[in-house]
Amino acid sequence: MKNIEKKAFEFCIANKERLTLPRQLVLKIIARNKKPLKAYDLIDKLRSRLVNIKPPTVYRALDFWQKHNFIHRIESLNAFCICSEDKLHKGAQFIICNSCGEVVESDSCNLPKIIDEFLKKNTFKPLKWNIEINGICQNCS
Amino acid sequence: MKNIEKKAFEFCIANKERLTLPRQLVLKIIARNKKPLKAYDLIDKLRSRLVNIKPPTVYRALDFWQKHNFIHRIESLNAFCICSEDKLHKGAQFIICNSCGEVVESDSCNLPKIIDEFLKKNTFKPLKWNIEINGICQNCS
DNA sequence: TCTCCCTTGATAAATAATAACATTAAAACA
DNA sequence: TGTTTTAATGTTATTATTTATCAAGGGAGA
Repeated sequence: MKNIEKKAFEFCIANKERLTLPRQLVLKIIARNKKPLKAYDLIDKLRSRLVNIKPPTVYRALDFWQKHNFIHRIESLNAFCICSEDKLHKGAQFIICNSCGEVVESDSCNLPKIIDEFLKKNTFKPLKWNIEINGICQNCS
Repeated sequence: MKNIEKKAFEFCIANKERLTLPRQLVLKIIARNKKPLKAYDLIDKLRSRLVNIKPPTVYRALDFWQKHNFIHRIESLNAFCICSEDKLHKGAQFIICNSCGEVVESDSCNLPKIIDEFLKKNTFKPLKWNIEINGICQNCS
C-alpha cells in the first residue's frame, strides 16, 4: 500500500469519515497513475471493479479527497492527481509540459512573497490556491 | 473607447490581423464587464448584436484574444476577463473571493523566484502561467 | 431494534467545449 | 479589374464535463 493510501486510512479513522469502496478505489487509482486522470478516465478504470459506475459516484469521491487535500484538481486540464508532497497542503504548483503532457508538482507549497504582501495589503484571507505553468519540458525541447 | 480596445485596434493593424465584428464585440463586452464572463453569458449578451450567434463563434473570438494575451481565462471559474494590466503578459495572478465572486488581478506579472529557480533547475521553458487564489475578501469577512 | 444521518444508486439534465464541413469575404496577385 | 488564395465565420451536430434530484442502503448510537 502506498504511503498516501495508508495516510488516508488513518485520516478516516481519526476523523470518523467512512472509507467506502468508491473512495478507496478512486484514491488508489489516482495514486498509482503517473499522469493526472480525467473523471471519465477514472470511470473507465473503475468499471471492472464497480459495476454500473456512474459520474456522480466518481465526482463525489473526488470531492471528498479534494476537500481533505489528498488530491488536487488541475484546472487547466480538468484532471486530478495525487498530492505528491504528502503534505496535504492547500496550495499547489504544477509544471505542465504541453508536448508530452507530463505534470510535476513543485515542492514550494507556500504562496510567493509578493502575493502574500498583496493579500495582506488587501486583507484577503486565502483558503486555497493553485499555480499552473504551461511550457516545454527538458525532454521535449 | 477603452484603452484596451484602442490597443487591440492598433494591434490588429500592426500585425495584419482582422478585427472582425465577433472579435470586436467579444473584446468590448469583456472589457466593460466588471466580473469575468462565462462563454455562454457572452453568447447571451451578443444575441442582440449578432443574430443567430452560436458557441463556436464566441469560442473562436475568445481563442483569438487569449492567444494574443488581451484576455485571460480563469480556469477555476471557466470564465474570461480582460487583462487588467494593459501589459499583455503571459502570466496572471487572480485573487478570487468565494463569497461575492469579485476577482482582482494582482499586478506582479512575473513568476515567483522560487518557481523560477525550480524551472531553471529542470530546464523547463514556461510559455504561460496562471495563479488563482481563492479566499474571502475584505468586504465579505 | 429503531432512528438518524451520511453515502451511494440511478436517472436526467445542465453547462462547457469542439468537430466537421459549407459559405463568405478580405487580401494578394496577376 | 478579375481571379485565386487564405482566413474567418456560419451551421449543424456532437462530445465532454459537471451537477441536481430523489430513492435506497447501511453503519453508529439511542
